[in-house]
Amino acid sequence: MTLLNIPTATISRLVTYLRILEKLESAVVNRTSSKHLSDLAQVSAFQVRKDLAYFGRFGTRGMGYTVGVLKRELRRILGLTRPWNVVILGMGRLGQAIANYPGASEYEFSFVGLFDVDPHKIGNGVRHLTIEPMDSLEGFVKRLKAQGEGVEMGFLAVPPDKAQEAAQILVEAGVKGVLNFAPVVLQPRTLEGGGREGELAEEWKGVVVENVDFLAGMKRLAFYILNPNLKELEMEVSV
Amino acid sequence: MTLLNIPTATISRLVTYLRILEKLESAVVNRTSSKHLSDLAQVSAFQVRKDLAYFGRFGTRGMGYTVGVLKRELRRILGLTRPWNVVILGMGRLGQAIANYPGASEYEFSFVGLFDVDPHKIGNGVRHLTIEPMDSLEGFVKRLKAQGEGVEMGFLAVPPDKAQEAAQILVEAGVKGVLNFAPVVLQPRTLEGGGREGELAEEWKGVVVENVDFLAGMKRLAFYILNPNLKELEMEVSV
DNA sequence: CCATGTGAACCGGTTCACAGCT
DNA sequence: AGCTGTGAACCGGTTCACATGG
Repeated sequence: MTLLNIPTATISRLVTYLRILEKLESAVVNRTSSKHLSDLAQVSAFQVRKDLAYFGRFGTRGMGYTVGVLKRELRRILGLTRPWNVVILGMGRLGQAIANYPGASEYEFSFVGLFDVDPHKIGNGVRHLTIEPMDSLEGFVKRLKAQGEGVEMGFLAVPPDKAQEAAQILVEAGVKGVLNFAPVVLQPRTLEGGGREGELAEEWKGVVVENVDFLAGMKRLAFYILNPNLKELEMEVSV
Repeated sequence: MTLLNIPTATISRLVTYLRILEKLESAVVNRTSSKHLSDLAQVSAFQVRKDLAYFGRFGTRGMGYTVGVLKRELRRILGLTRPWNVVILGMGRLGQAIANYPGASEYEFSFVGLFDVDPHKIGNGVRHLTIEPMDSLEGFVKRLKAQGEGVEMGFLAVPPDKAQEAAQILVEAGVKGVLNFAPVVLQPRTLEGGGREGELAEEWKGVVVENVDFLAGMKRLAFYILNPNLKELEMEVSV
């Protein structure tokens, strides 16, 4: 089990299974099965078992799964047991909604810094934090690092035409995970000239990006309303 | 060209290509190529050509594509030339952010109704609209229909535990497209008992659902930060 | 007998090589 | 010569059938 070649769709589904298990647990259901989970996740039971098999054996043959055990395992696999410090770039309506969304501070996720360029927003309080100027981000990350902490994730909630620039600031500050809400394909910086033309710039090495784009979702939806035969009801997280 | 068997990933990419073409057009670039587009979309040039080939021939061999022509074709393919009336269910911070997001009213998308159950929100004005009680949704849709209009899309921005119920209200009002922002897998109603046990309920026939789930994106990101080898930088719209 | 776990088959999407047009 | 359009090869993810263990 070298943890290689795992479909990205599998990771999306694991997140869904975990959410379902948490709901079951809070409803005091403590046993489940691949069939049961698959109904709730709108996928096939084969798929559930195959997805889990990438990571180990969590059930009992003939019996199914224990909700608590499987939940714990999925949290461990997904990395939701360790702390994650998150900064948000862009504190317009969207950034505010994210910062305040119930569940965003679940697990060990915590928002540790909020940044914007708008002087009218800087200094305003949001939850327990104060909005800071964008150009203080690098120093902010450094300061946390000096305290033995880090900033693992940055959420980009800036306007589309500022997203690329903000992403660059974020990765230059050393943040390795980017959740991009802007309707833009982020371009990792590549080297120009020199013997290593086109090579990925140092600050982008190991950076991972996830996109959350509701405008794109809205447009896909338009297409599928016009062509409903092309899409059977499914779970699939688009974004 | 029967428009069958088109990968859902292709539709996501078409949306991206369209966005890129619009940006090129506003930068007064009027010629492009599969290579050019593929760089901007972070996919292969093969992929661009194959995606377009599902729908026709839009380029000139040896020359590439005309930005304006390809843009127009993609808009037509995706259904972004006809009007789309949209209602939003749930006018908390997220619903408000969506209603006000720049670009959400582009094309022919227009928000025609905003609904909530909270008496404190009902009656409040948001942009040119007034928030209405959720139980007036069905009458609202009927009234529009009587005027020869329709409501083609509903955005679910309600709390997770209300999402299933709100979805049911939406589809019972006859709305066929659902953009679900709640971290929940919507369950289409199926018939119980009778000879057609398990069959899809009438109101869910032809309904298409797209999910936009940033909490899921955040959790996937956690996994990929811990396992960066499993993900090379890519465009892919997660949600 | 039941439900998991898994090697193999299948299928669909991506990649490729090249034919075709400008 | 250059870049599109496309049939075929390839690869990876999903589906399947069944062996395994409770």
